[in-house]
Amino acid sequence: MRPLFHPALEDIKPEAILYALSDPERVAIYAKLAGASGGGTCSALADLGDRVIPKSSLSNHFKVLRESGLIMSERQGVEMRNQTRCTELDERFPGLIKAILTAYGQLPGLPKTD
Amino acid sequence: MRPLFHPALEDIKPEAILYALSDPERVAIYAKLAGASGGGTCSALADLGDRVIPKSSLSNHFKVLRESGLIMSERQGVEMRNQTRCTELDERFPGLIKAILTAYGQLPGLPKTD
DNA sequence: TCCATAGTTCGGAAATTCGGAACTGTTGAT
DNA sequence: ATCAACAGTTCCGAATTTCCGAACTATGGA
Repeated sequence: MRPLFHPALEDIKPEAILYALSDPERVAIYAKLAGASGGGTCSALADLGDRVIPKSSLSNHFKVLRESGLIMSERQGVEMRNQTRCTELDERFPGLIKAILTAYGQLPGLPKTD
Repeated sequence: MRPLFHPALEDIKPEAILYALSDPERVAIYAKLAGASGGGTCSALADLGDRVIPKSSLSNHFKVLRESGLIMSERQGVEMRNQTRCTELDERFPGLIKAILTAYGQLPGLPKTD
């Protein structure tokens, strides 16, 4: 398994963030992760209620989130701990993540985030 | 030519907005439009400085922006007047557009927007 | 009517996405 | 040490999407 890539804060691109969060499934995953206390594992986040995301798709979603700079993933034993980089990110792009999650939160079917 | 589709305010989806603005070319177009006083025409916005967007690609960019709810297009004689729907949009998704344009604006090479 | 201009639509090559199946790496049991 | 179970990744082919040149459409002016 290749080492996981995480962009440095200054290398994070807005287009990558927006692209990553233009998929409601990824937003749902990210929002759950933002709400979770410990680091969320992949499989714990696979169940969207109306649909269970296939493993390979999930893995890809996490990759997109990770490489865009939205999350930090770290192997811990057999599972993967994921956490948001929202504090850092808010420093780089003030208000961006909050505005996006709020926008999605106004729609039914997604966890409220405000 | 088919009539142009514009979503009603309440039908505008955050994923469509994010997707539309996850392309730096579209952001550049949108930002110029937001800065323009009158309605900007397509061809007036094709020149990105380092690259001129082909007509068909431009047309498609405008379609994406329009159908996501970001802009309003209206035929006026031979040309097309485009204007942002940012006031409306800010009502629906408070702070979203501003945060996005600000995020892009912090990078070199794109017009500052704040 | 005929031409020029602004933009749209068509079509096909290239790139991207999706997800099942196979694989890798880690832990715990025998 | 070997094996099995499990979490997640990688591979790869099918389906979808993107990109853009060429052809087309709509409008206005000569």
